[in-house]
Amino acid sequence: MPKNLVIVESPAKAKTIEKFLGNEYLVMSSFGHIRDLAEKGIGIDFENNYAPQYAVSKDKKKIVSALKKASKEAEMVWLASDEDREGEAIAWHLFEELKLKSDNTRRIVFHEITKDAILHAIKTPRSIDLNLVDAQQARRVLDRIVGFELSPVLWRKVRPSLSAGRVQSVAVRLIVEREREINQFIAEATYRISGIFNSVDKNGMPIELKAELQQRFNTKAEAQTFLEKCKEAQFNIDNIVTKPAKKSPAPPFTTSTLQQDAARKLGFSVSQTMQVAQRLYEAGKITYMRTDSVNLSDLALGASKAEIINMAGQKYVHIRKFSTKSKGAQEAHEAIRPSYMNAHIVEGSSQEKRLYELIWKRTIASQMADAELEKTSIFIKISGVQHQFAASGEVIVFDGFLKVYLESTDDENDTENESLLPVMKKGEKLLPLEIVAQERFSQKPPRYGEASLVRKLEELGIGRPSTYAPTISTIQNRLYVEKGDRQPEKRDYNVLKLKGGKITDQIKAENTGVEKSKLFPTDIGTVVTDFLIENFPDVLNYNFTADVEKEFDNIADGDIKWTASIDKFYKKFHPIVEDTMKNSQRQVGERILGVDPNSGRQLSVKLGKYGPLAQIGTNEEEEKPIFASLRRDQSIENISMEEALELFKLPRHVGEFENKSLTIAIGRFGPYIRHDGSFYSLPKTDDPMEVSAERAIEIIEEKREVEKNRIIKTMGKDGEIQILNGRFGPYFTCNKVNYKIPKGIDPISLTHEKCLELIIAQPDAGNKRNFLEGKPIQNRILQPSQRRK
DNA sequence: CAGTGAGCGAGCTTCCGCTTGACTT
Repeated sequence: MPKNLVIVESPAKAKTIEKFLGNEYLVMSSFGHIRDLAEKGIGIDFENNYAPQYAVSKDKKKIVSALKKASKEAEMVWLASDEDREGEAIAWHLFEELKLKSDNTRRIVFHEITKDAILHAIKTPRSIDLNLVDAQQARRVLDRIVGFELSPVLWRKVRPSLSAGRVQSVAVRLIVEREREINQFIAEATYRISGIFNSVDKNGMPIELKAELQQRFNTKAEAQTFLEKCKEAQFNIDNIVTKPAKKSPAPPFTTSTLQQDAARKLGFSVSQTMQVAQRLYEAGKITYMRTDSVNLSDLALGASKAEIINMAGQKYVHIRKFSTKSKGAQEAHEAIRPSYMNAHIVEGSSQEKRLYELIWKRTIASQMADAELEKTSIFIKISGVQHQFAASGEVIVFDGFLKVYLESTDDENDTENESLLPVMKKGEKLLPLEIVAQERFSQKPPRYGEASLVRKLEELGIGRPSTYAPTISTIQNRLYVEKGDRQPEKRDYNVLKLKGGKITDQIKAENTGVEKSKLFPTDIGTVVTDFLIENFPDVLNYNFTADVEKEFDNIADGDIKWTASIDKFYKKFHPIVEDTMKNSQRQVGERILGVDPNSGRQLSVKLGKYGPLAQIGTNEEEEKPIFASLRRDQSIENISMEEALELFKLPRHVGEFENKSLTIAIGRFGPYIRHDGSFYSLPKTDDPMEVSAERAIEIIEEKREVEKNRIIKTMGKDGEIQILNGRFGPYFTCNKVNYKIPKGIDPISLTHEKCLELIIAQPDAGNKRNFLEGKPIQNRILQPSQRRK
């Protein structure tokens, strides 16, 4: 039995370290935290100075008993969890839960997983930093109090099963407020002037120069006046300026920057990125993927340098030490980088290959020389006019890191490629081929996507690398926000063109506002956010986390007691919870749109039990109100009176058929016809507002025809086997499970025995596949009533 | 598969951060 037991957090890390330490050491993993506040109830003893009630988590019982056993047998136990607040707490929880003794327990830390670093750590042990542990306890208790006191307020005032928390509620707030900014945004138009100029080079060959006026005009009249002046003007090159410029590589990846770059370059969702990275990490291909550090180990720097020299030569090397800028970073790990810099590619799924390549390039580039550019600007003066045209171009003198990697940005407008300019000289005369004044509109703020929301949260110091992906999932699972696309809108713009001495005036159309896979707030998200901001502005404040982090730092420094800090917060917070519970109204987000012109009754929209609805009349009136659900693409915040009235035009009675009424309505699965207790979907090509009785009957008869042909054959003693015609061709069913009929077998020829054979041959029939290339399907979103069975 | 929207009130839901699997639907 080895004399030493080393406990780390991650099993992959344990495996690597064991190799370095030899057979005197047994390395085990705690799999993160081993215990937490009790799951039932709040888990804090308020009567007893906020004493936390810890319990070993259900899924950690086994590992804790294994660790207990191993620690009893070991002569020395080394607690090697990460060197940050959470890691220190893990060490302390292990110490407490495993009932370790101070004289044969040591706390060690290392930032990089190399033999030297680990041996050095073992030579320089310390004891558990109880102040840091207390800072973690404060963090944990605060989050529990906020989450478990706010959520029940929402259950009572909005709807059951909702949640609120220090991180998620602020994340939703960002989305809600961005949506409002977009709604309130008014595009401003300016006129941008561009020109194409002709000249000849020294060989007499024609050259063309594109330039833009350095001034934009606010009105069409100004643009017109300018073009008029250009009619008679002379154009000469006033100046040519050439300046060297530099571009530097981005720092190596952290969790957040990896998520952003993978989203932009590979189209990965935040959780997809983390799953693929996890597989690369477990296979030993990359370092740990949950990190806020941009630091690279000396080992990695050396390997990068060797690789760059080998690949491109010494002059491409520029070793850099990056420092972390993000708030609240704890830097327990390295940046995300390849384990072996000489491996340019890896084996694995295509997702793994692509993500690895991204990580490799970014890491290598971060240690490469700056790119050197030469920027040239040509200024063109216009006789009789003050403004100048300018053309700019860029030449790469030395590619440097651009040889392998260019960081992309979220800014989609930055598409104009600057390129090489023709060789020209000062004073040269230019002939304008055409000068165009084009109306341009200011852009709406962009909606957040998953990755850009993570970036914003990181910027605000909210959340940690291990929680970015789960937070993004939570706010979607709670239906506070949803991912969606925005269809482009047509917009007209004005173009004035001066060509051949004449000015033409045209209206052109462009598509604008198209967005893909962005986060939109739902009505619930909006109602919850408004309610929380009104009653708990402190917690919803963007600085709340940053402020409490300062407090935690003070605890870690030993300047204040953690219980005093929590007490200060709780004494202020809890009375507001009680007051809100007692005094505030149920929140339905009601908005009164006006008066229904037909009935003269009030028209309003609000959140109902089953989602947003429009309502004609009020509950106080004697006559009951009429209700209609909002469509999925409509929201309480935005819907107009006209759109709301439109909703009441369905269900539509269109006539009779076989003495039964024909009704057209829109249900969960789209528009349908209802007749005699049966439902018939409307094809997409039919407009539910237009469908006539004749058309409805046609659709009903079509479906009856299909139904008639559905059953090919019935077998079995109770008819339990049926051969049917389905959407994808013939199949058969037995006890509600569907089975395929192999190609080449005529369905009519199938016998009872043959079917039983086929059933045995398809043991997986009826089981839905859950994994698509390693990606779990989205959690099914259940209605609150369905959530428990 | 395919609307519902009143009121009563059982018993349920919920946080953030650390880490990986999972009894196959």
